[in-house]
Amino acid sequence: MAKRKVANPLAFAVLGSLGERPMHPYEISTMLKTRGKDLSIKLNYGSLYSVVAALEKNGFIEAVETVRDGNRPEKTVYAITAAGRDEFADWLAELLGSPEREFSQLEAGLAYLPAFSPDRVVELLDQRIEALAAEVEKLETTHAEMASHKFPRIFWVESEFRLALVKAEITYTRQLVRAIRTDELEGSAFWRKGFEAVEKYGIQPADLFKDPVKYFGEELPWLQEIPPEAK
Amino acid sequence: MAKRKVANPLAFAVLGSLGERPMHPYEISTMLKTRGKDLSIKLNYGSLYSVVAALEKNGFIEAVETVRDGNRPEKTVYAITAAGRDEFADWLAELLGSPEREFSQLEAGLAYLPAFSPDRVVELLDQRIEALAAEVEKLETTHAEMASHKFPRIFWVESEFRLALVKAEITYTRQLVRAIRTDELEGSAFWRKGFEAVEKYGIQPADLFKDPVKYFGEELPWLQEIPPEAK
DNA sequence: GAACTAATACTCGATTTCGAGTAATCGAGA
DNA sequence: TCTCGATTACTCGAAATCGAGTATTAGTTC
Repeated sequence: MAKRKVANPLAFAVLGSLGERPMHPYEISTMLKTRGKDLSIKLNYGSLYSVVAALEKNGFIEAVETVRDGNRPEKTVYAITAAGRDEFADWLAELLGSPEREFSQLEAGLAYLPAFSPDRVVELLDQRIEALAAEVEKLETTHAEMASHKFPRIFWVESEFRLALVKAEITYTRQLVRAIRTDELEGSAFWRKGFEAVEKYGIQPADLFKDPVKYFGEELPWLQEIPPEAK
Repeated sequence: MAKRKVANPLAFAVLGSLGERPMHPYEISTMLKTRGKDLSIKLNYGSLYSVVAALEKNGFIEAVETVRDGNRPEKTVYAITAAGRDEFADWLAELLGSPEREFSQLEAGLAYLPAFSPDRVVELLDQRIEALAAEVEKLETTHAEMASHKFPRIFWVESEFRLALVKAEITYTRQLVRAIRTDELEGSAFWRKGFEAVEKYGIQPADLFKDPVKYFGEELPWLQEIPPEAK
């Protein structure tokens, strides 16, 4: 899968929109908003115009007319080309068929959990759960509304998917909080002790492992087993 | 939450790494790799060096020495500053406590489902499910391995979380495929008809709604109810 | 009809991001 | 001891990203 010439997902939305009819960039942006697509695809004006320029440069779209309305800036209306339709189809197939590794911010945070005390982590994760729950509620309200208007699900599957992901995040986070609270998370006893040593007695994190028994006691046998830079 | 002066998650990892001990950039990169943090935080050499420079410019880290090994390029060793520790703590709190809206590529794809035929979509989603299942298996193997080495969960929660997300994606996608296959997804009958009209008879998508009864028949009452640019 | 607010329609350039490329050295095998 | 691939350690510039700012007009309210 050679790298896409214009890779911003907004470009994909532009191609999708122009697939319906020719439009000028700002019109595309309002259309995406009225259809709520801006909730699934990040819309930014700066990107919109540069992406349109890049699409034109690569022959995926072409200017079909420029209209001027009084003293307003002149609007360039673009249409999709045959190459553009191919690119869109290829792109959509890739988006649907080939998952691409994406990094969520929470993963980055979880990777550094031991930098905070277990109690602080629990506090923060609880806060996150609350915020996520609020989002779930908002999504569910919207969905109920659309369903009651008989607006077909096919037009909002992306929002359903989003809801599924947020719910999964809540479920995982709840479970993690519980595991930390009850100390059933393997390593959390160690975590508490190590954190205290660093925080209260000013030991450098890197020195903790030089004399594990001193800082952690002997109840943590795996500490002696694992190599310092274990997988 | 004012915008972060250096926003790349890699910068967060750099601060986290230098929190343990002073290092030079390449050393940070290998450490992230041996610990598997590069699986949760995107590591790219170009970004690494520019991010280190930006962190230094903003006083979050400082060069403590430069060593030269024979004819090799000279290595600059950096240490975290007090301001850097604050920034790291603040950042971690934000990552854990305040979910930020992230856009997954699949959402973009789902937003344009009707551009393909239902059959093609099912085919592609099945392909995606297979790829995701392979990832689940890999993750579970790794987890079993780490568990058998008694490597504490606290050091790989981020991978657990990743696994939870992938599983949720599979579950949702499976359900969606089923709904499309059985035509129980509201709108999918409409979808089939609209797609045929566009594909087989060359009607412009934008014209479909001008005479809905003609293209869709009368069994789809909601088509007459909803405004053309419905929410 | 004056004064605002909202909507329209972009522009700009400073920063970020990226990944391919480079160049030296190390180590293992033939 | 020679070779060759892996590892170390970065550099560079093209391209993308962003969001605040600008200028005009339409609509609304008093």
